[in-house]
Amino acid sequence: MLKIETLRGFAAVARCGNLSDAAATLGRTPSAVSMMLKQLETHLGEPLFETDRKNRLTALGRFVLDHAERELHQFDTTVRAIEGYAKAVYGSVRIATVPSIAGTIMPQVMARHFGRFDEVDIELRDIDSNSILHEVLRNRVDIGIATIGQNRAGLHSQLLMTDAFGVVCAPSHPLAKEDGPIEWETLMTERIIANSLSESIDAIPSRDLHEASRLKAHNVASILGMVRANIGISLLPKMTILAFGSDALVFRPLADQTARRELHILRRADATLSPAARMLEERIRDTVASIMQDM
Amino acid sequence: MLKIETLRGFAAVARCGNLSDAAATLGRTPSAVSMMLKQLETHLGEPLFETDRKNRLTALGRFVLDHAERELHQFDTTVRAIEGYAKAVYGSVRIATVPSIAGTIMPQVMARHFGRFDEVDIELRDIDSNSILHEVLRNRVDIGIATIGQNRAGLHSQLLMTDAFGVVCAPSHPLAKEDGPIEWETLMTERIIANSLSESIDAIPSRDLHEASRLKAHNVASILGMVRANIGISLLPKMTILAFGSDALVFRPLADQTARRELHILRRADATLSPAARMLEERIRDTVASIMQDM
DNA sequence: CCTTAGTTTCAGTTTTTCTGAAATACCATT
DNA sequence: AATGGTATTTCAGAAAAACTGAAACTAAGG
Repeated sequence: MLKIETLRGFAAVARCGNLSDAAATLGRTPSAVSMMLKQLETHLGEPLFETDRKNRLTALGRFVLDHAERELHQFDTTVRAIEGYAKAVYGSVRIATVPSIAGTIMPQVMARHFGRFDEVDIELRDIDSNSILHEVLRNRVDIGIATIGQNRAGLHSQLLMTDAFGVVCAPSHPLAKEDGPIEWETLMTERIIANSLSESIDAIPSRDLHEASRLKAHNVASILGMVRANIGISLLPKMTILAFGSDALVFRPLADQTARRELHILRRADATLSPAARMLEERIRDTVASIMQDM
Repeated sequence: MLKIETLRGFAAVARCGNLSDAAATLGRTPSAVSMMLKQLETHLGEPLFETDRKNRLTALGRFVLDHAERELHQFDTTVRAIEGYAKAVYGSVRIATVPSIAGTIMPQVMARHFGRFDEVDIELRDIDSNSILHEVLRNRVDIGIATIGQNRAGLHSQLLMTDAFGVVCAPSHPLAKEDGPIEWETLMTERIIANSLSESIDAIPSRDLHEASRLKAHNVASILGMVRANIGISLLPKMTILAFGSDALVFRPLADQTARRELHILRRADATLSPAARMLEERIRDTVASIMQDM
């Protein structure tokens, strides 16, 4: 049966114009190449060369060379593609994160990733946690980074990092005058702008604060806008502030370090990630680890 | 190193969804296929299937399957092309003959050739002997059939057939009244229309006749036109008359059977014919042999 | 928990491919 | 036409690769 290595051998001989040089480029002895060539000619039932000094092809030889070279090129390309993909040199990864991660961690991930894996296509989207869950489940995204509630059927999730909540206020606000962690009691007298992130804080004092709150917003930009206008203060994770805050805002950490947003890294439970995706996931963990260390 | 048979094995397993069926279609034992697959996974450093019941592919598996199937199709096509060409099932042949052969022998050759070799492209041209020589030498034609003089450097030639000259005359001509072979003496008193074919007859009486001739034409149609108009008689090979003669003309053989046109089959001396061309050449010889037998 | 179908492992066998040496063929040169 | 040098083929044995059958193992379904 015709084998690709046989074609490669023939093409080498045809290119070199003699058997010995071809054998050298193939890393074989001339006798091995000779036998291989003979086998090919026997298989085809026709000679490929005019003389046994292999410097002139028959019509069949020319035909075979033409097709063999095309085939070899195609084959080598395929092999490179497969091996490259397996080694995560090529490939594509679709990733969806919450906006604060997209604006803080991901740029650093990319900075570490590029150069070494230039051929990997990465598609990054920032959407809300709930949509991320759905996108991952629908297989429209390979990796998700989100805060998850309980809906985790069919999902593989792992805690990536936690992000401590803190208080945001305008620079003119009394709380901005001081420094250091803030106790819950300090906030009891403040007007709190509730938001979907801060609502998830389990601590009892926080619950009370939220119940008392008369203002709730979902969009981070509008929350910050209100804070800037001194309409009230809000509770947000530090990452969010790093991503969207400005000089016109003051962030002070909470004393209660249990008030944290949990960010999980998600993928479908029933499918393995592509090598490139796994590589990127690893890089995300590395990056988060090194950022955490610096803080 | 990645081999085409490995890809074929993997594709079979991926297609079948299990190893045993794939082994059956490949004509191997499951254990052989299992080992091959393991080798492939080891080579790539990543699993190709989600579980060891081979019914769900990993991302890498899907990628490899996609590329492997394209590759296998391509490879099989190439192999078919090469083997087909070698067996003369495919290929193309360019052939040039003198017009009389193109009009008599070639149609019969084609009739015998088709059906079995439908995929072979044949290009047939009818031109004069001298041009045929040049076309063959320039490698613009694979096979030539022509009357050759001496210019045969770089040409391989072999006598294909001889074609006896005879006399052509109008039905109203005195020679048309009788039947049977004609002696040279009988022609001495006739007005001969010389032509490039009859000029090549070596016999002395023919030389004399030509020297005496006052009329010479090259184009067969015009020669026959003149004969038909009873301007004179001419000497032409029988094949030419079979190809171009009409009921309005009478052909009588010469008694001198040495007066013959020699038709050679020609090819370049330094190149082997393609299998399809060789096949066709063989067919031409067959056909000529069986026609000669019938005559 | 047991059965069953399917897969992997293992050791030995068969097949294929390779090597090195010797024989042979080819080409150029005399 | 003989000769020398180079290239190729042949051959037998060695090495590598692929395959088989039996047995061990594993997962899924009853």
